[in-house]
Order: sequence, then structure tokens, then C-alpha cells
Amino acid sequence: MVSPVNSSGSTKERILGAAEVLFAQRGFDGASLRQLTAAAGVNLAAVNYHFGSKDKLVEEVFRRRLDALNASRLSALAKVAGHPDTTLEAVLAAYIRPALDLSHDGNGSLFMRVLARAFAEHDDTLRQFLSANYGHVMRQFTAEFARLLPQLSKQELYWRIDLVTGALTHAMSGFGMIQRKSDVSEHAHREQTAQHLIRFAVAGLSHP
Amino acid sequence: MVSPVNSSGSTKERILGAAEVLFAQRGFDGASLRQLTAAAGVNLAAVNYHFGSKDKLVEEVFRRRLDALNASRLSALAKVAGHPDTTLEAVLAAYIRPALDLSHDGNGSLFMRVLARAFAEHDDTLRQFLSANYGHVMRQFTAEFARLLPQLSKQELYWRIDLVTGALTHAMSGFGMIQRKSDVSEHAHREQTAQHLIRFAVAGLSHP
DNA sequence: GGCCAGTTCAAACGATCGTTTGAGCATACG
DNA sequence: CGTATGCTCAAACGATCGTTTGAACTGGCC
Repeated sequence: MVSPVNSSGSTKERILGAAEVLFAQRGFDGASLRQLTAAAGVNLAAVNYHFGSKDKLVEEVFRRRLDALNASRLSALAKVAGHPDTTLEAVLAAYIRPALDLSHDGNGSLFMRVLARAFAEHDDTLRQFLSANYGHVMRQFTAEFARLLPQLSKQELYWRIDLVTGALTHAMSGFGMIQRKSDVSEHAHREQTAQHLIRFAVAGLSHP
Repeated sequence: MVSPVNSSGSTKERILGAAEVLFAQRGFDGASLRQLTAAAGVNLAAVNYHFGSKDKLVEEVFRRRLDALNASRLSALAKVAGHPDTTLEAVLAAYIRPALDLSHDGNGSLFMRVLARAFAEHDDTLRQFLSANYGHVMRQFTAEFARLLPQLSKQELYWRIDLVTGALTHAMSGFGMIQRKSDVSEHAHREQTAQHLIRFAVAGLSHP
């Protein structure tokens, strides 16, 4: 009934890995600590010993991926933001490409599904955690969008960013709908996907 | 801790109403039958008596709203589909406006949040139910999009529809971010929202 | 060896879950 | 009136949940 034992890495890492998979598959409530620890090949009590509680484990699952993702996004943004000849494409690439790279290695793609769940669940605790720890990233991108799209009112801009965010979250979590053909390399497919998302976002943000 | 008693309508209707609210707030797993029946002002056993099980209740919550929503969408689509001078705007309006009208009366807006949850949860049972009962609606709209956008390959079109769907679902479930100002009538605000979503979707679908 | 901090383990705790039960109540029909 | 039918009710069922406990085991250090 439950996935096989994972026997590589430390206990904490095995729990985090199994949690990412099961949270993506069954949700935060739906995945029990017993399923989770069985999949990770560790004792049930290990979660509370190493993380304190299930809620703290959820936070750690987010922290591990989001720290890397947002650092990568901000680093990419810093290279293009503020320059007089920066394009909308370049800023969107700084936002989208790190997420696609995350999908590439390990179970990172499952994490985007976990993230989509967090969006759908209007759980206040989780939203506050995300907003407090990673809100500044979206704020920096929003500021750059505002600079590149001066003709839009604040309200207009927020509307469009919200819609673009929804589209990207949906697309990256619902993965698998657009299958990679066998005659296309993974790298080429990722490049194709990035182009799709970026062009769509440019059109959605900058239409008259 | 739990919302007050609802004392209007039949037992079945009170359960359905309370279920819609609580499923939107806490998810399908998160909302317990005890919270639900307490909010509806009915006995705990009433859910299993009238609906058979919690899962069947979930299906009924969807069926009640989706039957009306999709009938309205198909009716609107039938008025414009196939005509030689039909615009993309008109088809998108047929898709979007019925959903906004649903948000208008009663707790319909909460239902869009329930729908967004269903998207995020990759629960197979629920997805099969939705696909089996309402898949034909999306198929008809897709066919009309294909007719109006002959320059796009099938793969291109699916990509864009997927992204637009994500944007709309996200926007209509995340409601409240864009607040209605007190000096704007509700009808005017709804019209504004419709224009926003439609123009965004047109740009996303038809960009070169 | 003896001790100790760090970790794992089986077992149990109380709470809550969806569901079932059987008695009790209401209304309608002969 | 008697009784059948549809519904509501309090109470309990077994299962599963997150968490806690205290003993057992581990390695390194004196």
C-alpha cells in the first residue's frame, strides 16, 4: 500500500524526502506520519524527535526547497534588474527558470505540486509562514515589473501578476500533461517549456 | 470554534450549504462531519442517511453547482460557436461569465475555491468523477478555440488553454485580493473583473 | 571497563475520525 | 385507532490520527 523503504542518507533527510513525495501525492492532512515514516524506513517517533511536530516538518519541507529556489531567483534577478535595457523576458526568465531547474533534479518537480497545494489551501498558518519568509522575493520582482510596465496602474499590474502566477503554478504542478517526446532531449524540452511559459507571461503582462 | 447554526431549508440543503463553506475553508479531509453537521444544525448521522457517505456528499456538492455552471456555459457557447464572425472574446465570455455569475449569488464564490482545491488535490477518484461528468464541456470549448486559432498546433493550443485555465482558476478562487471599492456597484465590479479576465485570456491564447 | 549524550525503538496515550445502530418521533393512510 | 414510513436522535463502534513515554542501543571519551 505504501511506497518502499528509502535507505540512503540520514534519518532527517530520508524523512524530508519521503514527506515531499507523500505531501505531493496525498496532501498535508492526507499523508499520515505512519505512511511517511514507513516510506522513509525510519521509526514513527523519529519525526517528533527530529522536527518537533508534523507542522514543523511541513515548514522544513518548504524551507529546504524555497531557500534554494528563491536564492536562485534573486541571484538571476539581480543580474538584470534596474538596467536601462532590461527586457520583460529577462525578468520573467529569472523567475521561471530556477523553478524549472528545480523540477529537473531529484524530486524537485514534486515540490512544485506541494507548493500548488499550499496555494489552494487557505490555511492561515502556512500562508503567514510563506509570506513572512519569502514575501520579499515577490516584492522585488513586482517592483521590477512596475518599472518595465510604467503604463499600468498598480491595480492593473497586481491583477496581471496574480493571473500569471496562477498560470505558472498550475502549469508547473500539473506537469506531465505536456509530455516530452522521446526524440527530444531533456534539456531541449526544458528549454521549450521555459520559452512557452515566458512568452505566455509576457503576453499576459504586457498586452495593451 | 465552529460557525453558527443554519436553520433554513431542508436537512439535505442545509448539509450541502454547510459542506460548501467548510470544504472551501478547510478542505475535504480537513472538514469533519461533526463540524459540518454542527454548522448545518443537523444530526451527525444525517449525512450518512441522506448521502450514504462523506465521499458521496463531496460529489453532490460538485454536482449541484457544476450542473448549473456547465449548462450555463454550454448555452452561452451555443449562441456563438460555429458562426463565421465569432470572436475569441465572445467564446471566452461564454466560459468566464457564468463562473462570475455563480460567484454573485449565495455562497457560489466559495464553490470556486472548492473547485480550485479539487484541481490541486490529485485525488484520482475525484478527477475521474469530474472528467466523466463534465469533460465534454471543456472538449466543446477546446474545439471552438481550435477553430478560431487555426495557426496554432494542437500542442501549442493545449499548452495555452492549460495556462489560461490555471490563471482563471487561481484568480477566481483567490478572490478578495482585488477588492471592490465602495463607490463601484457590484454589477460594475463584476463587469470589470470579466473584462480583465477575458482580455488576459485573449492575450494568452492569441499571442504570435 | 564505566559513563554519557545522541538516537532509535516498540508500545501506549488520548483525541478524533467516518460510520453504524436501535430506539424515538412525526406524519399519513387504512 | 393501529400501523407503516420517513426522518432524527444520542450513543457507541472500530480505525486511525499526532504525540509521548521509557527502555534499549550506539558511538566516543575518560
